[in-house]
Amino acid sequence: MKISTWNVNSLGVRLPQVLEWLSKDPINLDETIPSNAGVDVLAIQETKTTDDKFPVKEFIDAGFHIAFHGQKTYNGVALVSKFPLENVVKNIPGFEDDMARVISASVNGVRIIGAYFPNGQAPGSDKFEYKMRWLTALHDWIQSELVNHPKMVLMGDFNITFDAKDVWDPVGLEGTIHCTQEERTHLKALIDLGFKDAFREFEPAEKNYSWWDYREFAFKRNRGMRIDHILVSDQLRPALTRCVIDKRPRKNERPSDHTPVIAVFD
DNA sequence: ATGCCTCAGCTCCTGAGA
Repeated sequence: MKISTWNVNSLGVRLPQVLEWLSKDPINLDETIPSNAGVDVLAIQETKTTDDKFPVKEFIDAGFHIAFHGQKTYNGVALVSKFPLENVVKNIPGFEDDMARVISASVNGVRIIGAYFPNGQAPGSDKFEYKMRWLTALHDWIQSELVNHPKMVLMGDFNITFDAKDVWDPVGLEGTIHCTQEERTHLKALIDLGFKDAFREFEPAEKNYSWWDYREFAFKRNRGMRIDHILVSDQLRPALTRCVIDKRPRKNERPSDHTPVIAVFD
């Protein structure tokens, strides 16, 4: 099973690119191969689409099951799957939030959680304070969910880097948003619940990022950050065989500023 | 440089993203 995450920065703009990407094997990128070669599950963030405008027919016609939780203008998350999505839950139960940031479902016995973590804007801001509260609520909820769903994937746009290796300029950006100690402490707390960062399980080469600013030719200069992650629970880790970042969609016309991350399981 | 792109929307500018 191949499980993936992609912040598409508006599904309205990116839908053709998403459907095209789903139809191809994200591992053997040079080949156009049968549709069953694509990922089995994709978690989408920043759909920026209300539920009444979600492109249901387009995904159904392409052979996928879908679940979505959207809002106007901002945020919005969805799950796209070749297998049925069971027991769908939206947002963090018990945490009052008017933003659509989380959607969960079970697929083939694996609990899948797709999340769009708050950006946080800048340390000290109201949005940073909200990010900290949201991270605490997520942690406590995931802790209880793991009891019932030990085989779990927590993935999405985390808006947090693990360490200097995830940042193109770790010195210049130290202490700025996505790179603060407070954010990284929260990320570590999630890991300590019993997860592995799938990408780092395979010792990939340096300077692998999942996001590049639209400005200043950041992608061409590889000035990016790795802020999109796939966390795999310890009970599921033995089945994990590979994790890659597919940079190809970042080269599209009108690309998202994020690119997909894929984890492969036996 | 509170800039640089890109997107949504009560759209010809503003807020937000990261």
